[in-house]
Amino acid sequence: MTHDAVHGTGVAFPRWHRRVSTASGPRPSTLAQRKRQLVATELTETALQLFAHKGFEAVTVDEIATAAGVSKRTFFRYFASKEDVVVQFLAGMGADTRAELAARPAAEPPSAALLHAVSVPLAACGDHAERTLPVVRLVLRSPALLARFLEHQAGWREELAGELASRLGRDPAGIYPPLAAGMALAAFDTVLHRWSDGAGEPDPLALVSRAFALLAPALDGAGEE
Amino acid sequence: MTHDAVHGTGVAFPRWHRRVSTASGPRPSTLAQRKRQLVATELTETALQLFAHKGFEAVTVDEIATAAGVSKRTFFRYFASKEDVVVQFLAGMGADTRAELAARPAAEPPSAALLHAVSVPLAACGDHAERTLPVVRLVLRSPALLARFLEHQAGWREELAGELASRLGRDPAGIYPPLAAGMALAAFDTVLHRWSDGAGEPDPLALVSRAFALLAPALDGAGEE
DNA sequence: GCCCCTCGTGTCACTCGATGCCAAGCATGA
DNA sequence: TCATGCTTGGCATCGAGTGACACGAGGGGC
Repeated sequence: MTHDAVHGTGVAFPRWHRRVSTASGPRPSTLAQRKRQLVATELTETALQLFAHKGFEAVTVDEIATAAGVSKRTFFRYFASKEDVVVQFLAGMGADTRAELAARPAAEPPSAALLHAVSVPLAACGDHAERTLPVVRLVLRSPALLARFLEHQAGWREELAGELASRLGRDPAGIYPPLAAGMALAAFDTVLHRWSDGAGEPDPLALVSRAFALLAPALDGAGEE
Repeated sequence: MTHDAVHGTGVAFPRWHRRVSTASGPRPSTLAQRKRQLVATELTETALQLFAHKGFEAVTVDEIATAAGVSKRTFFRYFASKEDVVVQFLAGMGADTRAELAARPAAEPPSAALLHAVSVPLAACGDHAERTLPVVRLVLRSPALLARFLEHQAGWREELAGELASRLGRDPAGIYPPLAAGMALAAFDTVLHRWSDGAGEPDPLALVSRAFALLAPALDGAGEE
């Protein structure tokens, strides 16, 4: 090990990236780690600024690295790909959603639990709209970024499905868990789109609440399969 | 005027915007187009064979092109990217789904219409499992292919949402259309996963039917927003 | 104080996906 | 036969991503 790319350094956007702290324990915050974090945030800031200014495709990795004061090779020691600079920004949303779902009371019906779970990252978006909105717009518009983002989401769906299955004592290989997770993520996506496109609707929480009002009968109504 | 501009100039968008639907009989148009089709299928066959044998990442475009008897440059005249060789294989599914949705009787409730729409590509998968199953497995396992596939699906969702909106006379900017489309695609994805993973379940139609039984109350129950 | 070991970084070189440009081949139509 | 248009191949180039290696700084042990 001790190889490249353990891109675990939560790159500090909003606070929403909370380490679950189950396995790795407390963060020692070594000097080396702090330096690492510094470079990572510098790279991220620089990249986002350039992307916002020139578009994602038009910016080269060399450009980002040079502007941030490091070499291209070093860039790839922090991020697995050019897309990762942006997508890692949103990467915490999946973990947060799953953690929140795990934290919801077991008696809660799936629709309510999933609504609360999905609301966590959306609330963060709404609260830090100045910073998140440009990033979300960037991701949803650039094909390459969208592809990577959706790929991440596929992982979230599996995690949410597993969490749901264990929550409800259902067969993880059944249809309901991944389907319910997919519905929740569909709502998430829809809200994200409307929020990013929308000039009018400022509150993603209200949107997602309406979305789950539609989904609820399907999420809660299913007895067995 | 009326020189032989018969038809050839009409198309001419990106060259690779062409249906490769294997289901219906090959509709020959021009000799040139037929030759094109020949090269395209040759490239696709070769690529799929190599991918199945060595994995997607391990095969280079040069390899595919050489094995198919053309140059690398020509490969990119037929496919926009390496992923496209595989994804175009499945590209027709989105169009078929949307077409079927448009063809369903207007009086049909959304759940039934969407079920039938989504069943079209799934039935094709089930019928030609020998050919489609390896491709589907390849796509769902290779990260790069999955990302592209999901990107395509995002486009399908928009189309389905538009179709739904006009079907039901709803506001296309509302929440219901994209959400319903997302639910249908979630069912589609879930079924595709189960079908590709499954050693036991041979019938995707039965699976998707069960999935829509779960979704129906949400798809049909919503009165207004 | 010095040595050594580790780690992060920069440089170089390379693979591979993807694109632009230009010349050659081959068809069709006048 | 010549001109036109389309397809192709070869070449050059860019950019993403990776491996190998050497350099320098910091830390620990003597």
